[in-house]
Amino acid sequence: MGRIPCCEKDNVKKGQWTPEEDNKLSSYIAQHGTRNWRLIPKKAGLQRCGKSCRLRWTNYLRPDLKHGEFSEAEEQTIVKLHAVLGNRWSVIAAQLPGRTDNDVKNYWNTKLKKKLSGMGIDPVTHKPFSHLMAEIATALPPPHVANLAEAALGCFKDEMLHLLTKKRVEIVGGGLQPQQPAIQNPNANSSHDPSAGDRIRLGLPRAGEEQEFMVATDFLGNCGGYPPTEFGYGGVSGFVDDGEEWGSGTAGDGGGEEGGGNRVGEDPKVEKSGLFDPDCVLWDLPADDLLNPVV
DNA sequence: AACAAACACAACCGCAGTCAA
DNA sequence: TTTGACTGCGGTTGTGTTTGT
Repeated sequence: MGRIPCCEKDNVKKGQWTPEEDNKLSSYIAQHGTRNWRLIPKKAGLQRCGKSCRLRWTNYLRPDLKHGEFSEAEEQTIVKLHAVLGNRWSVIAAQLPGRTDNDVKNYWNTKLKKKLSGMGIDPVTHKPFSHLMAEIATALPPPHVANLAEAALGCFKDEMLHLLTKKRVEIVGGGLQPQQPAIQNPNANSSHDPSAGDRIRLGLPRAGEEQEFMVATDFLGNCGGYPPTEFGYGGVSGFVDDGEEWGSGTAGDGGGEEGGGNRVGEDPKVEKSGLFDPDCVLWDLPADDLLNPVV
């Protein structure tokens, strides 16, 4: 009954593919197609598992693949699709011609997740951390809320410490100076801030970022929540990586972080900055198209 | 210049649904 | 109808490269 195994496991090479192997696989597929992955390695003269050949072809060798940097438009697409689809990389990748699920997954895990976290947005739910904390806090009795606040702020402190010490020496509002330990940030030091628990329970934003987060939660309130394109992460423009605002390509670049300008007091109107453009038309795509993508 | 840490990406692993024997 | 390979997918790991100290 059944079929014969796809490959003899003990006679199969693993690890990085050599250019020679790539050539063999490519030329075989060019002539015979990808009909039967079990037979392909044998017929192509490769000591590889069929599964390995399939992965190599679909993720790297296919002629229609793009190999360069992701464009800003592609970033936007990934984030917005991820907000509603979650980790359905194959579906997301299907909306990005020339990109594979592996590409998208790697890009998300290495870049986009960090960008969102750095902006105070939870990459899993795509909601501002302050909003999430408020949601959780309202569901818990007060004694647990205090404990939760301590724990959460500890995590956040670690994250911020990492970001601040590594990527950025100034913080919006002029709170930190270069070389100043991040622990002196009132936000990071919130475990000693008697009002920290209250702030979280009430869903209040952290000091210094108040303006931005208020805008985001406003949108949440007004629109009733999700997906984030409804509020376009409006105003939650953060400090990320090398200090540039994400999506600055279409944003008013002058509003950036250069020089440590104080953002509090700036016009809180939603910036139409790339990813955060609430007018983005991506969701004109019918839901069916997203779930049954054209390949 | 040497070493360590962080990053980026390719590849592997294991699971679940599908389909052929 | 049952069994087990095939396929697609998402999570995780391994490794080469880059950056910082």
